[in-house]
Amino acid sequence: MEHTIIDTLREHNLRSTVCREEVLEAFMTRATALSHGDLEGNLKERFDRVTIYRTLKTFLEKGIIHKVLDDEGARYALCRESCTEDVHHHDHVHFKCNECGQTNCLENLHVPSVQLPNGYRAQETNLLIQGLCADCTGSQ
Amino acid sequence: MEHTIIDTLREHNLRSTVCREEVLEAFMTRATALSHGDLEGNLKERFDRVTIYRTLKTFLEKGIIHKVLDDEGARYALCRESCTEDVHHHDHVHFKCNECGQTNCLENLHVPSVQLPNGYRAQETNLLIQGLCADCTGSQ
DNA sequence: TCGTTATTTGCAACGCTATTGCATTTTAAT
DNA sequence: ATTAAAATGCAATAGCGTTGCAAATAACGA
Repeated sequence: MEHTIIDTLREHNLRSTVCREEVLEAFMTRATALSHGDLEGNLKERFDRVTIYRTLKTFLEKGIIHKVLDDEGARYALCRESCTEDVHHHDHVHFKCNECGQTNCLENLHVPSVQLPNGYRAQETNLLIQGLCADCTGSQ
Repeated sequence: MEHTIIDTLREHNLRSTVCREEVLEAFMTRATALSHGDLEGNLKERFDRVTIYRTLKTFLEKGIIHKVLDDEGARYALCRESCTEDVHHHDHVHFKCNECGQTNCLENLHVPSVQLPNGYRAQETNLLIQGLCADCTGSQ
C-alpha cells in the first residue's frame, strides 16, 4: 500500500514528499470526496494550508484527482479511470447525503446523455444528486 | 413591467424597496444566471454589498430565485415554475458556456432520472453541462 | 555518501466572498 | 403625521484561495 502511493507519484512525474504521500493516502483509504478542510484536519502530520492547496492543485493538473461539484465549496476525489494531464473523463454521478454530509462518486452510474438545443456543444457534464445515502436511510 | 415587479414582491410578502425592485428587475430582464458580483456592478443605483447579499438570501428563501450550481462561485436565476418557501422544484438543466462565461437555465430540458443504488433516496438533482453555447459556436 | 540544482515547503501578506451586530433609515399601516 | 417593524449601510470579522519569497528538501550524478 505504501508502495502504490509512491508509485502513483512516480508515474505522474511527481517528487515524493511527505505531504503528497499523506494526501494521496487519505484519498485512497477514504471512499468519499474530500475538501481542503477535511484534509487539513485529518492528516497524521500537520502541513501548512498553502501546501495542501498546492498539493491538490498539482494532483488535479496531473489527473490524479478530479473536482467534485458541490453546493458548498470544492471537494475532490480520486480518478479511478485513467485520466491524464490532458484528458479527464468523468461521466459518473456524484451523490451528496444531506444527513451525514458525505459526498461520493457513484462510479457505476454514468450521467445519461442529454439532447442539447441546436448550436450547443457539450464539453463537460456534472451531475450532483442530493438526498439520503444508504447508511442514512437505514434501509440496506 | 414595473408593475409585475412590485406585484411579485407583494405576493411573497416582501416590502417594496429600491434594492429589491432593481435586483428583481435585473433577473427579469436578463436571461442568464447572475452572481452577486454581476448584480453589484450593474444596478442603476449603487447598493451596499451586504444589502445585495441579503436580498439574494431573501429571494432564495421566498422561492423567487434558485441557486445555480457552478464550478466557480454561486449564481442565481429566476424560478419560472411556482416555487414556494417550502417547495422548490427545478429539474431543468443548467448550461455554462466556456467561451462567454454565461450560465443559463435550459428550462425545457429536464434532468433525466437516474436509477440510484439500493437504499439511496434522491431529494434534489443538479445537472450542469459546460461547453459552448449557440452564440459562441456560431452555428444556429 | 556527498554536493548540486531544481522543486517543494512554510510563512506572511493579500484579495475575494460571505456573514454578523448595530445604529440609522425607510416602509407600511393606522 | 405617527409609529412599529423591517430593511439598509457601515464596520468588523471569518473563511477560502492565491502569490512572493526565503528556507528546506528531493533527486540525481560524481
